Amino acid sequence: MNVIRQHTDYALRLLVELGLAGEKVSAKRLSRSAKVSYYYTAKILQTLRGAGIVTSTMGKCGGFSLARPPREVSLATVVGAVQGPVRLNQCLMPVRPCQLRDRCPITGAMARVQKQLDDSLEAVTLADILEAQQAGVKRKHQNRRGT
Amino acid sequence: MNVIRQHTDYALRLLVELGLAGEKVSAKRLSRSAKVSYYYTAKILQTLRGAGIVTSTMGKCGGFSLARPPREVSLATVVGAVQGPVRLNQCLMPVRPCQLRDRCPITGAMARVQKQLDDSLEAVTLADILEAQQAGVKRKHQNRRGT
DNA sequence: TATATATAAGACTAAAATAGTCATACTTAG
DNA sequence: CTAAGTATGACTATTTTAGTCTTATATATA
Repeated sequence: MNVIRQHTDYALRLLVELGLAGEKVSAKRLSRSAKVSYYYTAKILQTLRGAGIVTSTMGKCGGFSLARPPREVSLATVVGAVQGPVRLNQCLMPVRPCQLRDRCPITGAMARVQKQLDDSLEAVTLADILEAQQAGVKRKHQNRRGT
Repeated sequence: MNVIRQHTDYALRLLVELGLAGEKVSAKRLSRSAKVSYYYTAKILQTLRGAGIVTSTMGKCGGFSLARPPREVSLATVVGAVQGPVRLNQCLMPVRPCQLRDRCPITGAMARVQKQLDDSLEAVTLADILEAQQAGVKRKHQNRRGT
């Protein structure tokens, strides 16, 4: 089983493309460059807009762009927005916490792992991914020149 | 969505009960003390046995017990045995890794988070949970004496 | 040996989550 | 006014999850 769902993965791809473009891009163009179906792209972009991660302009020549600098968009933000917060187990869900929580010896250990996971997801930002992308492209070019 | 599924949570409860008992216990008794349906308990115990986490003896007076000391049973072990390894996203699945992996800028970040999650799950053992349980019981008794 | 009490193995079902499509309405540049 | 875009939500198929139940096998003991 995957912690990160398919559409969250798509969301990340779309955000990477948006970040690389650095300007307003239409859903259609995004769907092509990110290799995600147009309809699904449109849907995911709506979610991202609702979460304030991207902004949109309607009408002809409309499109989407990043609402904030890539450094301020963490993995935790995107995952939380698209598929909801990742909880280790039911007891740690904000709503309806386990009744036995106080007496349960497992909760403590879980909460610690949860904290570490949260921190890990918070630590990675879209900027990191974009930098990795650019480094990758650069390396590729160097390799080309090398051969 | 929860990373840890219901039956994995049950498995942990069952293992805690087994650890507390410190001796062979029947599935029926375990199902009662862990508050898990008998049938489901039996099924989960089979999985745990298959993974070598518990041992069983058949027939009348049969039952289950821990196959190893609690210190050697990590959260990662239990989770992996019951619900399969936790992967952050599809690309990181051992089988059928993403075709674009080499060129994908997201994979690197994911792999790092995955590593941290693995480490977190590996770090917690059944012994930790049992100790927490005993500490909890002790504190409760102290409170009782206090009042 | 008969029987009661266990585990072993897997078929089966219902409900929920996931992934994705599509139809329709609204907005705006030209 | 129309072409090119976003906005919204209904709808469906598939997969996963959770859980039950049936049947078979093993063994202690009366």
